[in-house]
Amino acid sequence: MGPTMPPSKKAQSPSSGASASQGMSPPYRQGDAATAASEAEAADLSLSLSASFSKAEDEELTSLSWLHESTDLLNSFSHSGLRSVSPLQDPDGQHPRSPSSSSPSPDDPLLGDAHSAYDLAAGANRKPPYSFSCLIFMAIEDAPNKRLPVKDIYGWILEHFPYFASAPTGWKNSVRHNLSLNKCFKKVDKDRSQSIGKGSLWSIDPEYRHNLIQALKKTPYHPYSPGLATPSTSPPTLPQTFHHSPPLWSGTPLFRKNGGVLLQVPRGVIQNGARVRSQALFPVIRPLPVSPVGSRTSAIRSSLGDYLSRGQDSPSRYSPPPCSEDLQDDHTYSTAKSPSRLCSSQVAAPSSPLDDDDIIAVEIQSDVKPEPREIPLDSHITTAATTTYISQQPLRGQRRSSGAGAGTLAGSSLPWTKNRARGISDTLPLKKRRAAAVEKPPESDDEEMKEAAGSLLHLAGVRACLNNITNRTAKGQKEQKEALRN
DNA sequence: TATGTGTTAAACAATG
DNA sequence: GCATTGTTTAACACAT
Repeated sequence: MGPTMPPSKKAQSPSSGASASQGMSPPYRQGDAATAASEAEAADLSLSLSASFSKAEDEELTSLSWLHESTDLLNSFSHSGLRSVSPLQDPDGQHPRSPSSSSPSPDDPLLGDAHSAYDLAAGANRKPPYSFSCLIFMAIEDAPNKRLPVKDIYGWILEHFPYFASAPTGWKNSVRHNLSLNKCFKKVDKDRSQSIGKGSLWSIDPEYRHNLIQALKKTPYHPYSPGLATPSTSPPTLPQTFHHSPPLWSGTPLFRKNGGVLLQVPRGVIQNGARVRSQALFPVIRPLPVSPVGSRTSAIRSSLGDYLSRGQDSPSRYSPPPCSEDLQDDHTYSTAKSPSRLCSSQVAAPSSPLDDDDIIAVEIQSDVKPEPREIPLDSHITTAATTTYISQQPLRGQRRSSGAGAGTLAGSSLPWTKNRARGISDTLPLKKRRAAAVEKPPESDDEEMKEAAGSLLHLAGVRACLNNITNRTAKGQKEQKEALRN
């Protein structure tokens, strides 16, 4: 039976990320210590961003590398006094009642405040604007072994999104539904030595990992600055993972395990970006021109450009970035097809008054990975529901499309549809296809997994470093003030 | 309007 | 037998 969900309920649906962003008011606020920022620093960061963009234009950055670059810088925004809207923020911008379970340390002079703001925005009664696939992805990605039983996935979601604690249990069904249908997730044969009880371990299919990252990337988030004249209701398109980290990633076991630092961040790359917390930041940054450049560059431009040029009235709706000339690359999960290249990117900000110890460096390297996959993303990555429907349920297709929709897909009018993406085995029942897939030896998954994992860890690490630096900067400034007083 | 994506609910089988 | 897990179907909302 298909439930008729009340519109109000649907409006809060995680799937309605875009819609959720529409009514988003700018609930962020600046930290109390934000006054420490100087416009010169803002300019520095602006230059860094510009350098990043230029670099991206010059070379087609890999999806992850451009993510690294852009998100590094954006992290420095969000962690430098510019508050971003919680992913748990209700579309209406209201603050939920209770903070998330992963609260920031209260002794954090700067970020304690920031996190407070964040946690105020995070709520137990607000459905996070993440699709279940993203939630599952994050949960699994957060697991030490990158695999979790369903139960632990539940737990992770509950831990990080208290909303679900009081939500109807249907979400668990949705989680299972996603696990079953979404090709991005695959069961791992249980190790006999492991006794996890009933069920299997679930992991991310490296083959589709990029797609999930893309999905995350396209999840709207809402970094605003109160200093911006007219905060748009449209969120920039950015990897959610990278901005909302406070409750999500900083609270993860991995994160805590390392005292808030997951990565060794080399010096010399992003230097003082983290210290910038000036509202004047944005006016300094030039909006990025829109030109047919590579998808990554376009994505950066689209997201960051929107983000940075937010001072003006912008379209009220979030729209996915016009990523590339290749429309196939524009799809939600599409990354698999994009060629990856060796990329060691560095974004160096101008001189910093900080000591060397205060200089963060982030160096990202992604290995060259030939792109053997000719599966155009999106379609096969679409939610498994769609693919399954198409591949297995022609009747369903008829129903869903009431015409050309799934029928067209099933008929492979579109090059990236199942017929192309799927092999012969796709004619088999899903269960058997999955079994076959499990048997299939991984192809260069290791590197990909490392890259993806590194990406996520990197984000958390960068955040931690930025946090540290922010703290230290704040402390230093405080000490300086006191010294001046004396 | 057509189509794609994602959510929710439900039924049911398999499993511990 | 029961609870949980996994799969599948169905219907729907929303975005493009």
